[in-house]
Amino acid sequence: MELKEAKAKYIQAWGILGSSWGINKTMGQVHALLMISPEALSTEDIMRELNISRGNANMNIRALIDWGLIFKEFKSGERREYFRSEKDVWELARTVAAQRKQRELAPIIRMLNEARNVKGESSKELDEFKKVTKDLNDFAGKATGILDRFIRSDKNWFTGIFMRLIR
Amino acid sequence: MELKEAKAKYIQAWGILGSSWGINKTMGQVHALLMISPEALSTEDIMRELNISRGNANMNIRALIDWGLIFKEFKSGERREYFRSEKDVWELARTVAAQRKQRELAPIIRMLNEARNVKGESSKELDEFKKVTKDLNDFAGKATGILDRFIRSDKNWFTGIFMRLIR
DNA sequence: TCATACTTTCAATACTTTCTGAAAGTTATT
DNA sequence: AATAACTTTCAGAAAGTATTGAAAGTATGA
Repeated sequence: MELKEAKAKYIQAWGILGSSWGINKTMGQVHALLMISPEALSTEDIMRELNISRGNANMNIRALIDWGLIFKEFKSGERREYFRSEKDVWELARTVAAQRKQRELAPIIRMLNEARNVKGESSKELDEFKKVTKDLNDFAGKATGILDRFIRSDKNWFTGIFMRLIR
Repeated sequence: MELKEAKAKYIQAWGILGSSWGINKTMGQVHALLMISPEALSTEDIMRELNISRGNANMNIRALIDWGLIFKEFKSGERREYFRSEKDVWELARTVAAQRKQRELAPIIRMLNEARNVKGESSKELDEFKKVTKDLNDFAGKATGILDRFIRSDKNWFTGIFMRLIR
């Protein structure tokens, strides 16, 4: 396979992966493009490579910066802005986990917790509700605990403890 | 809070959570409804409780069965089909993990692996590409390893090893 | 201050997904 | 075989999301 072909494949795959996980296709593609590029790229470069409009490119670049996945870079003597991505996959995973936790998981878990605060005399329905929601909360508590630890951790924790897990 | 209100809140939260993770809102809501119901429910029941059309109810019930998250149940003397959900959160998480791995992760990882099979003489671009895709694959390998272990595991593994992780 | 080189915004449009309701299909019962 | 009780399908409506391209905005420097 040629580099050009391989790149295209990689960018496409990243786009699909993104769209099935709530990040949109273009955003995934822009990110992939920057991941595999040794140089920082400008908006123009991105537009050209991915065949997308200026508005679209701009929007998704902003969003990626917002997520903390890519960074602006200035080249001296140049007016144009360039963008570069974080290349450490470990760092990337931590950033995404932290963001999603903040944006999506936390508010929902709060909501589920509130729902548990239900009053009334015991009945089959109430008991079932309490049981299910309690289980769910315990689980969510454990899961977010792991997630937190993951977010705060360093590379070593992963390769250390997790490697033991998968052996 | 009253049970009715708490239920509504719970169902809504599950719907939102679903829609931000690639499962649609109604599907999440149907699932939530069945989770907290002590009795199996019929299509009619679900339509009424969630205010959705017959077609929509049917579609999402099928999809949930397909995912292995809910089951048909027959009541003797009744013609109508009833549905019940898996209530063990642990089991639920494992089922979802297994499904998503099969449906989404596996094909993409295959695709990314293929992209790594690139030929050509060494250049800055090629080197960068190889480096990034290698890192990514290592990471994906570890992650799917953990996922596999999780899918195959029993409750004990989680409460045992994972509890140690979060302490 | 003006021209230039860019970046950002936004209304219109295209595209995708979800939902509805009616019609068609299926199975059990008389 | 006819009816009744239910389930499934499907075409079109509605809702939601992404994309474009042009216009507006901003900074640079002659």
